[in-house]
Amino acid sequence: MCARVRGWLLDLYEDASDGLCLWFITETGARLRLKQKMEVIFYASGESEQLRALWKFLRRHSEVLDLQRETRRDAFIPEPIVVLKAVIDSPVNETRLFREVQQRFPRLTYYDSDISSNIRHAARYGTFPMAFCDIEYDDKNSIQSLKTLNSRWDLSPVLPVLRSLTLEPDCDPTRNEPSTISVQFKQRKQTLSLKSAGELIHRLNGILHEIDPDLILTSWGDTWLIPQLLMLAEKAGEKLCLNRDERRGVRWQKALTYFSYGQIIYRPEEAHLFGRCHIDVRSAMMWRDYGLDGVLESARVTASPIEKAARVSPGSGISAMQMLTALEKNILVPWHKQQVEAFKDGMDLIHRDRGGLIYQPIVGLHTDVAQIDFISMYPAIIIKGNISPEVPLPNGIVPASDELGVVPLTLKPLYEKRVALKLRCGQLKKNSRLAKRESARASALKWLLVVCFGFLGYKNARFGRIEAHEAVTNGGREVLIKAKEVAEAMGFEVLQLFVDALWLKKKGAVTKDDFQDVLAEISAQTGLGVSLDGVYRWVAFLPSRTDERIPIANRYFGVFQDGTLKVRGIEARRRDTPPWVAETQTSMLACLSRAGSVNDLPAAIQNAFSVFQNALASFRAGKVPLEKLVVTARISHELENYRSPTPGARAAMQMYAQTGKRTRPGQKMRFIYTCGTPNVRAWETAGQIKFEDIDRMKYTELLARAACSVLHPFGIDDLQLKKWAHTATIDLELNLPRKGYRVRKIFNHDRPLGVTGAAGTGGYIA
DNA sequence: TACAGTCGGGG
DNA sequence: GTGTACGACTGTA
Repeated sequence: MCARVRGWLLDLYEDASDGLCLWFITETGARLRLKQKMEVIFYASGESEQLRALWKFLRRHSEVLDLQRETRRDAFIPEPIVVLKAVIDSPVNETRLFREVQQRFPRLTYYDSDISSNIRHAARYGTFPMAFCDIEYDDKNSIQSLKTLNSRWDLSPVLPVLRSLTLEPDCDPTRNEPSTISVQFKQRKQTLSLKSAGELIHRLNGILHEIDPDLILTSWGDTWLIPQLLMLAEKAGEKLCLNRDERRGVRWQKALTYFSYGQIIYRPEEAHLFGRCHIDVRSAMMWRDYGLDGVLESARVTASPIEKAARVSPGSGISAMQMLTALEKNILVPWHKQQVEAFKDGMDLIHRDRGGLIYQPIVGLHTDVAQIDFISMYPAIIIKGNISPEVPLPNGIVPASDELGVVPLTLKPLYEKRVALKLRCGQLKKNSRLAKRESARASALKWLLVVCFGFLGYKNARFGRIEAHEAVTNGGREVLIKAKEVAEAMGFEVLQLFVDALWLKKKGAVTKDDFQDVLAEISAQTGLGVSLDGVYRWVAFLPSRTDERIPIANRYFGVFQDGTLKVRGIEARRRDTPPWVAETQTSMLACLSRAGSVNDLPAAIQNAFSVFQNALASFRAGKVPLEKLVVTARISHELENYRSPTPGARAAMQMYAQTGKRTRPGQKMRFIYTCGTPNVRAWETAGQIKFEDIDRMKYTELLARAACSVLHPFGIDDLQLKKWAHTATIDLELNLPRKGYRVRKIFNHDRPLGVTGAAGTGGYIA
């Protein structure tokens, strides 16, 4: 007897007795659990004696269904190699057996041995989270046949309506003790008291049973709520049914400190569920930035579980995609050894890499300027140049072979989908609900594109190769120089080059049309897509703060013709700037952006200055809320390892001394600058800080600094402004120093040290 | 004054 | 299940 349904794949995980467990949301809205047997294959190569020994060893095991000698491609070896192919009856058995094999035969090289079941299933059946499938299953709920009816690359997939339940405590548990939790489904919201464990767990189970959610969205679920609920359940002697698969408990992923994107990151423990997804919206960075649409998009294209896709782990998503590509292309996937030791001390530097090209900006205020960006430059170069570890590298961006390698093959559909989504965003009504959703999806894809480039240069990546990484940055510099030549030949002045962007100036060029020809020509000459980021009413490039004669790349702000601001590198963009300073600076910039043209700028500058004055006055009057003064800084060492503790580290030490709560490397520390010793106060233990305790000098200095950045291009002297900030009284009528701030318009300083340098490594001199 | 520690970037 | 790098800048010793 066979039943047949169509439905969306929600969850897939390994199961010791059933092989795989799959959850579907059927067309009729049922939530269906099915099981499926899946054979798993791994390969070994090496000395023939060793291989023979392995063959003998595996032959004895009943879970090994088949052993074969085959010839296959290793991505890093030009000629096909001889391998032993082992077919195992289930994923769980394969994991267990391989662990033993690898210990007994460490000298062999292994392939396809540590690929997740999600990826194996994706390679075999074309599945992914939210894939729409046609399934036949027997009376024991065993899948007999499974067909995927759509693809990861569909632009407008039809999705089921997901039921999401939101759980959150009534306050931030890192600061206070919550007394209730709120439970929300659609518009229905109820509050449950944490006081009585028995009643709470009982009611929660009732709700979970009644609603049967697909998603459980929590605040602090990973670090506080779920551990707390489990503890209360134990206390009450009742099982808490968080999973849809009631045979399972919560799967905990341990907390982890790791190094990524130049920073030490702390990833707290995570609570994963079976048959439904738990997402802690406070810790899932991906969720904060892109919401459900971005998360589902990312899960879809990477064929990774939704819970995993929600928590930003850039590497594993792209790594999963590359493995899937390799499986589909019949290329062996090298076994990824856990090189923990090597990671800690052997962060081998890439000395030959010279990073992206920079052409220092011409400091000062400019009009008749447009910014032109290459669209996803590095991914585009990888695709166009066919840059992959296993194929010959290109000359510039002219490919050396026709057959696409694993990396470009992985990137191409991703790149094309993102371009298509962006295109569609452009056609939708700006800021409409749909436009926002589509752009969230496009943003999620952007992350994957960026990380794919990074992975080429990462020695622990399966498909990484330093030379390939270099070939990409090489290509980038070549393309940017070409673009500069094209622009100059067409009579444009190049104000700044930055890795994948150009700032072009030509007298009288003030509309998008004025830049269409140069755009088209750059695109034609380089063979890559470029887009006009915008035409500026005016843009100001800032010099170094320590030496006014030195221009600083990518420290600028400007206003486009439509009035939107573009701001880079200044205080408001930094994560360690207190909100009060960032908000004041942003308001000042907003004043400037309201000037319709440079002629209106003097008045706008006066307004911006008033914003600054008012902010100072309200600070002196004690009217700035404390939380607006909180500084957030990352802790990157164990506290005892600091040789000269940063303010953040001092606050962390203070908190540790007072409460015993330790700040781990990668965690953020929030604090306030105070008078006396120590000069900081941890926000978590701040209690009620009195107004007199606040280090007013410090905050005045921080605000003045931010104001200087904004006003500097208009000829306002930093020192004078700071002096004024520290000495002026609150009384606006006494505003004498203002007389000293006559606005001068400064256009086009001479290029002080007109040299080129490099972003990232090396210092590239063109 | 030296230098240790943190941030940028993308959206 | 982890991109790399340097340069600018700040705060401490």
